[in-house]
Amino acid sequence: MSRATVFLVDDHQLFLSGVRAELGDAVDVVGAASDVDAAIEMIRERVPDVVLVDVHMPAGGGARVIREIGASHPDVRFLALSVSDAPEDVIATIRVGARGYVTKTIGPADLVDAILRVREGDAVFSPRLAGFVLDAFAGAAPPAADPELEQLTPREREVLRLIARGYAYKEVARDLGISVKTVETHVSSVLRKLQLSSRHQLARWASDRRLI
Amino acid sequence: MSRATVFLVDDHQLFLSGVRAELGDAVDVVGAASDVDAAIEMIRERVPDVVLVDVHMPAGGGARVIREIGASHPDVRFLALSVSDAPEDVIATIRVGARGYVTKTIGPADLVDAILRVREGDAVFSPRLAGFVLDAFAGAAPPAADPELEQLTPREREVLRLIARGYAYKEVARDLGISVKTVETHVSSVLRKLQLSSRHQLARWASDRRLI
DNA sequence: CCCGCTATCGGGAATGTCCCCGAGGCGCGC
DNA sequence: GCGCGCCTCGGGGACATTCCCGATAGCGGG
Repeated sequence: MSRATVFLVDDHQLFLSGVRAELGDAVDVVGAASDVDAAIEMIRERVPDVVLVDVHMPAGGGARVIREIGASHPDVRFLALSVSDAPEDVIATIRVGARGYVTKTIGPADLVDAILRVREGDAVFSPRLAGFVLDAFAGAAPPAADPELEQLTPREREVLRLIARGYAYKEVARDLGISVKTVETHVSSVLRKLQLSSRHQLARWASDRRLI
Repeated sequence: MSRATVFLVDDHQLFLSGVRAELGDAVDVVGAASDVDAAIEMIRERVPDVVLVDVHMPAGGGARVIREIGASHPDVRFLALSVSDAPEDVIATIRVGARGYVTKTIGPADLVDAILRVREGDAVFSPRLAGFVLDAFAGAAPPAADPELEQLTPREREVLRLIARGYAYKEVARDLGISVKTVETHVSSVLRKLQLSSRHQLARWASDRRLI
């Protein structure tokens, strides 16, 4: 197989040339850009195997590059390279379609290895980061005790769950073995506590928090 | 740090003793079980660092072990060990809470390494399998043009989107610059075409398909 | 030209939802 | 014991949703 073609996107010029120098021999750097719009245009033109992209950039960040190119060029793989190891950043980046996420503390040899593995379709993460994605995927709510949810009583949470799933009051009442009136009471409490004004918004609230 | 304590779950006795023999020195095998119920009971008792679990077993499979133990013992990590490398199996297993998934073709040294990495909180996958999880996580929906959605007119889809976001008819009407009555008509059509019976189920339908 | 599809509205009625008022029982801590 | 929060219910009213019935208008194909 020929050498991997790689495109670099980073708004820090110095880092860009550093990476380019380190990668020089091992892969074929076909281009680089330091802003989002230029990156999108050049990537469309050169169609590299792998795009090494910084997550934090002006004008939409690396996420916009991944989203736009991913939609039109599904064969291009993305490896995110970031200073941040925050779960939100990792998850958000994977969600838009990156196949890997490594921090900038990575060494040159490991970076080359990561690029090659991403090209082969593998997923590559700095050691601790993979767990974030799996936690998000599996639900992993236990450590994320929502303070909004905390103030609801157990019964209210039960009712909320069913309402959010699209059940009518009558069905909730039958499922829980209580009267429709009691369901109304619980829903009213939930709406008041969550500062909402209708069961429709309630369904959306729950869906946003993946409680269903 | 002391040696990792590991519990084995597999319905094939021969494989079980094989794994036990191979792991013998490197980790501390604190027990093994060849059916789901026995496994759950013994794991609750011995609380190992890592549970090495076969995915395909009678009485619920490894998934049930992971789900039940995971709910009561969040510190216990699971490494799935399976003959299958099918995306459905991998995704389903990760979804219930496993932190890694390797196929039974793995060698002893790599298996030990995988167990230790899982204990540290890393996620471990056989090379090609990680991509499955990321694909599922990123949505990977674009090629899946929903036939149910296909039969809706553009205007109906527009109304559906807003309804699913928790808007009241009145708000939808204002947003689209039409009367509430027209919104009603569209909603009626959508409900009929999708075989649903209320706007609440509609919200759930849309949320299931990530249209919001 | 007419037919079908789509989008736009209306009246009216049944039902569901939301909120206001009130009430009693139960458990828990001070 | 007494208060307080939780869960349970009811009446009644305002409003929203759903489904009937009907109508008009544009637009494209046979």
